[in-house]
Amino acid sequence: MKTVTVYDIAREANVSVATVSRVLNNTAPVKKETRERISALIEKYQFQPNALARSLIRKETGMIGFILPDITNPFFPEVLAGFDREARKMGYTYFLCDTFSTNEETLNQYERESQYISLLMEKQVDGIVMLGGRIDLSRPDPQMIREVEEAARRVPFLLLNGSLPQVGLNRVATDQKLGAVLATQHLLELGHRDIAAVGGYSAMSNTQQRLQGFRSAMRENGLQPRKEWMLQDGFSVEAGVEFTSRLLAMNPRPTAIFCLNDLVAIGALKAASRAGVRVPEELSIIGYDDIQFAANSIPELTTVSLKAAEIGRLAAETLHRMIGKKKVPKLLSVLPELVVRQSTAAVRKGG
Amino acid sequence: MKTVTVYDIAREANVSVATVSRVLNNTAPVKKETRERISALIEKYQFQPNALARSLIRKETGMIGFILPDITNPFFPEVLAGFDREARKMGYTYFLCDTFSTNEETLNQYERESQYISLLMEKQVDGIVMLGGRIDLSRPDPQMIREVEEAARRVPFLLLNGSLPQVGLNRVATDQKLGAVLATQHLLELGHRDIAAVGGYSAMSNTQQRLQGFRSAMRENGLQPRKEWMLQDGFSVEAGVEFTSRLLAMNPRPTAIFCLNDLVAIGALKAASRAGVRVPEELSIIGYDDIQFAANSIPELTTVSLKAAEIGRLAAETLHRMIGKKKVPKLLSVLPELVVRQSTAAVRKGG
DNA sequence: CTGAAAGCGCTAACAG
DNA sequence: CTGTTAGCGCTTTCAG
Repeated sequence: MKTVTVYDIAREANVSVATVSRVLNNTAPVKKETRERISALIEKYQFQPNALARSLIRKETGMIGFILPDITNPFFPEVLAGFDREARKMGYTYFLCDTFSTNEETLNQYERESQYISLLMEKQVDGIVMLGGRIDLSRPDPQMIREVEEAARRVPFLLLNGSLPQVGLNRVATDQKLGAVLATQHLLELGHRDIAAVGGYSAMSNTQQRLQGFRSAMRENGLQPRKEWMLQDGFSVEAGVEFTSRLLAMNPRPTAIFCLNDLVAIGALKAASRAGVRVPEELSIIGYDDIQFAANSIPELTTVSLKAAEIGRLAAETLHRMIGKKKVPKLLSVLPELVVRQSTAAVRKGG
Repeated sequence: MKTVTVYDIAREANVSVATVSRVLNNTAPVKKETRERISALIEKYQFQPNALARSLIRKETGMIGFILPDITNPFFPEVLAGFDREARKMGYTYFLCDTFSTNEETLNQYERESQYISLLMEKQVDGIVMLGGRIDLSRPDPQMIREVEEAARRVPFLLLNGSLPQVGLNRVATDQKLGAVLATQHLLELGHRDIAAVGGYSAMSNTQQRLQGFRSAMRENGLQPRKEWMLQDGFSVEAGVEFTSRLLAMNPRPTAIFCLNDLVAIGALKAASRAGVRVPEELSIIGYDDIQFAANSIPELTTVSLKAAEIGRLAAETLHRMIGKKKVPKLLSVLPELVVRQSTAAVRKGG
């Protein structure tokens, strides 16, 4: 199956390749008759111009790299979808680069990020957006920073919900601290005083920011968070189960739990159910992220929406502007939003 | 920022571009000293060969197109992850092509599929894997079939959990009918006789196959499915809520519900909870797919695993073989598996 | 309105 | 072990 090229079309149409190129790209006027002859041949052979050759000369590929930590974590498909809907409108196609790493693999997550950044540049993507991994670390390795800096010098590079210290990279992000304040205030308004905060990783900046928000909201209400109710280092359902089980075994125990993400909150729901503790009657649980499933648990999860889809959409829009060398703000901030559902309720008197 | 090329390296190293290419690709022996000189320059300039140029001549890009219907549907990230882990091992990068379409968009899902297929071929992908959309239709438009046939003639093309009538395309798929048989038998073994089957779309072949499995398992036990308990045309949580609410209002009502996917089952759980019907004591619910969340609902969902990740993994493996022009079976069949958790129980006597 | 010709950046014979 | 030389398939001046 010989692949047909502009030359084949040109020859059969008795024109030069330049003319074929012109009708292909509508880049210069072509006599109607000639144009139709060429179009007919294109149709006849189902001719599709080779995008590689085209990109090689045009120096733009219409391809973007999207780096994220784990597509099976329900938060990420949501931002990806937001990004997708917007990016495709503008004619971009994107490489999905999942940096998830199992223990059996030779490369860890950060090494894979490095690998992908480099790979994407070789593929000549028009831009890169990155999410998670090293940009969530509060103190990433200098080498990790340098790599991204380097890359950003060569190609538009956008960080989503994360940042790299000391580096003025473009980013779009939700205000993580504010989200935590919202969650905590909600609990406070329901009369809770004994509030635990579980989940997250102490080495991650998102966790630190959320915890900051929690503490500051507590303090503003004259409350001092209890150390033994602050259980960190886990973002999974299993971790949520574990943290909550521990909490429920304590004396005194909290009347409300602020979970640093929805997965942990789902684990909390599970642990409460196992322990025979009713939610929200005996225990209020609030999550963070507002993943799709938060609306489907029983009871439905009260949570803070990080506006995942909006972050994604903005990312596509912003990256597009960067690619077009238009001016964009260094930081585009998105406001989180409290979503009240069923897992929180007023504290019981004399509980 | 002038981009550095093999020529720049060659000039500064006092060698020809061919030699640079040789050390780049390790494609022929190069004197140690020369090699080191070149490597040093590559390092110095952070030189990265342009993959477009390379692919243009090599006629292979290491790029794959992955077409799926909706990344926010939790089933798909799971097959994608399986695919991802395997594909990256083999050095592939892939374009994610989500064909989800809102009503506001000009193109519908099938048109978007067409667009992507064409786009991917222009980008010169080494292969395409497709999931959902037209290949799930029991009677797709002839034009839709022809397009895929055409594409498959030009590039390795693999269908996942679906097929196109009258066309011998390569596929890897789970046995959908068997999965339904497994689910139904499980319910039957628990003593259920009054079983409803809800969810799915009657125009989709996966639905037809699942329903076939259900009916055949029922009939083998001398049972006749009740028409009024077969509620179709919906694969969402909301649909599950709706179907189940209707079922619970009937008299007589079923003692068990076979949900054609987990999302519908989650809706069923919700509807039961709202109606004050306890699961599994008063009502058994079984799902289908085994998405991640099935293990996290309360009660945890009994379901049939479609082996999503395994499908994805096999897809990568198979497509790779096809790209390498190795022999592959037309159909690679994966066996579904019953996953018993908490949402099913023996039928109550005299219920 | 159209053609000739010069590349884009790289690889791959083919010589040496 | 290394250099020369054609291209890969397309776009884009520059003439006409």
